[in-house]
Amino acid sequence: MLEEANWTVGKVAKRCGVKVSTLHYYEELGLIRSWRNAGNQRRYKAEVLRRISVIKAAQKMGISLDSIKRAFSALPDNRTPTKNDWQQLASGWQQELDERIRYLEVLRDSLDSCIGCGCLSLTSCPIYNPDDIAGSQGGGAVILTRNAQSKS
Amino acid sequence: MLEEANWTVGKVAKRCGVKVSTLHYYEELGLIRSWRNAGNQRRYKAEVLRRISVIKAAQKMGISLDSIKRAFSALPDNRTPTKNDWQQLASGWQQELDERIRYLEVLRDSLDSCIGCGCLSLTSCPIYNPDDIAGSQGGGAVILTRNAQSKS
DNA sequence: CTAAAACCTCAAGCAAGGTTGAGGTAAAGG
DNA sequence: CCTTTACCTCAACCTTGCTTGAGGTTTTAG
Repeated sequence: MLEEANWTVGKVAKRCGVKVSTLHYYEELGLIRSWRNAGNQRRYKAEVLRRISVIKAAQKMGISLDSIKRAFSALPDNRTPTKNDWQQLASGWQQELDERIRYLEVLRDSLDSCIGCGCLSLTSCPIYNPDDIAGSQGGGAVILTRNAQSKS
Repeated sequence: MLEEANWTVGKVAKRCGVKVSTLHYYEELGLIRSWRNAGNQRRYKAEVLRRISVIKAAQKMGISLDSIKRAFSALPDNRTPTKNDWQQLASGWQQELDERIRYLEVLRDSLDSCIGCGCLSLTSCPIYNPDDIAGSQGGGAVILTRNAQSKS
């Protein structure tokens, strides 16, 4: 099993369904790491495969690379993350996902009644209301799409 | 009710919680329309308020401005959209939203079991699997976040 | 009537998340 | 050995969704 630490960038890319340039980019952002062989080419540990799949999963949840990076920083630096380490990450995201789902459900359920109604009321209509369900970001819990609509 | 068609850009912005520049931008994209007064300033019909709130709602669902524009193109051009017109739009989006929610639920439910497991199997693991739940885009129904991870 | 507030246009800039291309080096196959 | 394929770096570019600023005009309030 010396193969363990000998994944080339091309193989990782193929295996994960991403482009080589994406791996370069993730490395630049500090999301993944590699060592270099004698000829200065990247080599990866098998661990990177899981990292990348987790990144992709998190992105599908709507989590930014930046948040992912912050989440990854909770992983052990010295050893390969265990099943347990990953599951801890996951449970944090699960809560965000729950909130996100709940939010989308509210939106869905109010969509029909609201979109056609006359209730362009700033205060009560969940659709019209410019502000979201929760207001924090980066704080730890909520990541939902926010785009601070500030004063004009 | 001559006020009907006399909303200034500033008032619309304030009322909708967006910036004036956003309204300019939306107009440029063809999402909203205005007429000009004698001094070349934009004036809006009250209808624009609903359009903007619908745009914002759709964005919260994760729908792109481009898709919103396409959806809007189904609205009548000659008359002010009715409650019914809007509800038709809404029902289309509701289905997308349903799919999106279902997808996120799958993700959430598999997150815990999957993220820490050894199942880096390309075929069955819903997290690892590079492809999404559905494969169509632009076809009409599914719009969900897709980012065609192409071959490297 | 005048000053401030609101508007106008157009160009440039920002942030996220990558992709593309040029110019050059390494590794792998026959 | 030689050619192809894979890799390397760095800079520039792309898309989405806006924002900012410069330079100038219109409206509105007092």
